[in-house]
Amino acid sequence: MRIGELARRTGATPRALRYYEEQGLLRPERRPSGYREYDERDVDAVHAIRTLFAAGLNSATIAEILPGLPSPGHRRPGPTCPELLAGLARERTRITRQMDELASARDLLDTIMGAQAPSEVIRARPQAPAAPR
Amino acid sequence: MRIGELARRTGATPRALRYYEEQGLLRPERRPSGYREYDERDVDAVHAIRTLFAAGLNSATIAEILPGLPSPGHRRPGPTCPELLAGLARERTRITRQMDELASARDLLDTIMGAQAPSEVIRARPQAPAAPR
DNA sequence: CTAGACCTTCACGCCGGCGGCAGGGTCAAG
DNA sequence: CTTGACCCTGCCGCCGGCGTGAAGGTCTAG
Repeated sequence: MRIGELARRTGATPRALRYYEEQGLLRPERRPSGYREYDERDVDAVHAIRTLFAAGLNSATIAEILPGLPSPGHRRPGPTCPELLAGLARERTRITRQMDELASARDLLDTIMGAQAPSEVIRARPQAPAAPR
Repeated sequence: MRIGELARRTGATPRALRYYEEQGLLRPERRPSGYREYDERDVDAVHAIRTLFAAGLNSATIAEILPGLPSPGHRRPGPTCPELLAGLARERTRITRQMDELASARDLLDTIMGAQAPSEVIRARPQAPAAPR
């Protein structure tokens, strides 16, 4: 598929997809015309990329770990190289800490908004189901 | 106290504290010399500010909601104005969504790292207790 | 009185994930 | 052949929470 369709199927803009390639995150084929040609696996890859970006990882880090991405059911043998594994663990820790900070901030908002038992408010807000984007 | 001490006690840099003032988040007194003079409540305020920044709120939003900050045990009467309340709710929703995204990213990292049951790995990582910063 | 730690106000720099535009090719339908 | 949708490669812009000097005043211990 071409870049426009991939964009529609992933929610990313064409500009973003070109940027991903520039950062070494995608390696689409090229038609003689110069047009980029993507395949199905790129759809999953883009979703992963966006998820990781949203979690605060930078493109360099994502570039390192993307090769470890399993196609559904396809199990990678050695997770990866040792130092990379350490990096992943650090990112994981970062993410967990970030989640804690978010929880704190949310509690803070809750007290400001007048809720008294912050941890109980969590399950008490079934508002705004899941906006597309 | 002066800016240096507040900085030490909050983990913020003096530069950051001046920036907070510039954004209307703090209103320290001034000595005749021009030196800023902070009080104890500013310590709590700075912690709140940093927490909210860490959660992705911008300074304008924080400036709006900071007046609603209760001193310990001091209950604010009307939570605030109505539209502000809606804004808070939106931020809250944003934060919750962000937490979900972080969870997804973490699960993704887990599968890449070779863990098989992502949701069970969460309680299996008592590493790096709580770095001071 | 003096040193040196601390403070003040500018004001430019930075980063990184794109947005957006210009100027030009490609491709399928009619 | 033409039209219009789509694609290409540059390349500048942006945002926002500070970092980092520069050039100069202030405060306190000795």
